[in-house]
Amino acid sequence: MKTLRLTNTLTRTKEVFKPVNPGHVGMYVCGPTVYGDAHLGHARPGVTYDVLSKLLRHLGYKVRYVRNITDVGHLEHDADAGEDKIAKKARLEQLEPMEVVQTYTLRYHEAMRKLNVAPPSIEPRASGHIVEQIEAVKRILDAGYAYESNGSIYFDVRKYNGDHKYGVLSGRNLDDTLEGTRELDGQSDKRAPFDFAIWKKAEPEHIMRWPSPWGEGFPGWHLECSVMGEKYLGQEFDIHGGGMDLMFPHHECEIAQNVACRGTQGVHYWVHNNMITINGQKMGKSLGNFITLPQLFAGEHEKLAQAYSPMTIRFFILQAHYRGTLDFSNDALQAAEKGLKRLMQAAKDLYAMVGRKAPRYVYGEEAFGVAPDSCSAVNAEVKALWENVYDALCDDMNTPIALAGISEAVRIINSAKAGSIRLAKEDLDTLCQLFDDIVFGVLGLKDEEGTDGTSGKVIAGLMDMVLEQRAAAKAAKDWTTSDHIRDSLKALGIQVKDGKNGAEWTIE
RNA sequence: GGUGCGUUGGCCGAGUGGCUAGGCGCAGGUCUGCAAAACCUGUCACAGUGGUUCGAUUCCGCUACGCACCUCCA
Repeated sequence: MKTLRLTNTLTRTKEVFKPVNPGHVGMYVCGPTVYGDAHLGHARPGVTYDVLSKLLRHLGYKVRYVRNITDVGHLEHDADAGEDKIAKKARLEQLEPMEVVQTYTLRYHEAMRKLNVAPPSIEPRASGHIVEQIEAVKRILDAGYAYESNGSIYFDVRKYNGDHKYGVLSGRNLDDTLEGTRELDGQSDKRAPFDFAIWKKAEPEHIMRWPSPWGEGFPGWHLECSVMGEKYLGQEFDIHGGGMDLMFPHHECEIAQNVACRGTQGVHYWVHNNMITINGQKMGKSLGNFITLPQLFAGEHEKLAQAYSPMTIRFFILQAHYRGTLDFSNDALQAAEKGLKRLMQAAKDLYAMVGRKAPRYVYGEEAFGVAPDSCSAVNAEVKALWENVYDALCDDMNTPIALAGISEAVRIINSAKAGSIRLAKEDLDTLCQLFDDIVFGVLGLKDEEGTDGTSGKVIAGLMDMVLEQRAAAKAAKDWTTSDHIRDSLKALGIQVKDGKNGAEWTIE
């Protein structure tokens, strides 16, 4: 089995990945709060951890991937004084909170499906784990790291910091945190401004509420991830992922809760993806500079020069390393679109050369195989690029380097197709394996051209007919007719490409 | 104010103490009835400054600029 290295935010170093249980990986990733459409920023963790889970599976691990849905407890503006995001949306749209949750959960799933992000193994909801969260609050109270105040329970950060250290993940000390914390109204229940709610008393107008030993209320946001992580992955598990903006306070609070509850923070590798920026600034809801995924796919936003397909977005994300920021621009997306098209064309040509079709992975099924130790290539260039791709992916999931290697493969495939080089069967096999396992498998790219299914077959048949007519016209040197056919197809968005062995076509 | 990160060619974006990804764009060439596609070639990049070194874009210091977190945020 190949060795994977991952950057652990906790140690700020690249570490060799070693699972708690050999052959098995437990991975928890913070999912969305479902009170609105997912935007481009949400696509990044979706794609990043999808690739990580697929890579782990390809390396031979059995993976349990848990990604939650936050449907309660996430407050606006200030974690202790704001209104619940879901409840607010429900109030504004005069819906049951769970109607809001259902709507946006389904829309999130749809966006992820389009991005070819496989569903996680378990997708727990915060509202489905109120009992466990109440139990966790009790445990933290029993351990002496929380106090009750006016019906709410707060985590005693100062007390915790005395026995352990608060801020190990984000690398800050409590005094600095204190300095930067603004005093806000409505915080009088707390002993210290950096204390955070683990159970919140529900005001009379609050509609999402559950009975508890401390009266009717709802759980604090940070608690759900601690509780559901432990429930489904155990007290010690391997990977916890999420956006860098969740590092503090969310993940820091998780760590404190875990230690208070079970004596160990339990997560072995904290993995954080960086942000997508727009004009160099973070894309975020509070800044109002976000573009939702449905808007991107439809091209309906003033900042969009055109629509971008889900695979273009996926390819765009994979072209940058997950720990760096990635800047949105129409130029960058258009470059990604073209790069992807070139890659997919090469894939088709490659499979045509070996006489089979591109693999078709069904959404959510990992049909691709376990990574072999070596390849069968006899061509030194092919062998080297195959190894480079694996080395890159295993080196902190370096997808841009992997894609650079795959671009080399594209060049080689095109050269072979053009007849300027000859590839042995072993080389073709290696290239196929690379496309099967990495391009379509781990990276989860796919051809979006709609020639699948019945209508696709009809289109393919019609195209054969039309191109036959054009070939006949060309043979008769009837350039008027042949160019008319080509131009008409062009107007429909179908590009005709004349090659040595006849014409090919692609939908633009 | 505190903490951390970044500044790479026309654009996006990797990476490295010397052999200097990749994509897109642009220019020239090959092929082609023409075009497109493809292929080949080119496009002399590493914010500034001082230092370490035989040698730095890569290591260290300083400066400038930008960003993120410290409030909800993927």
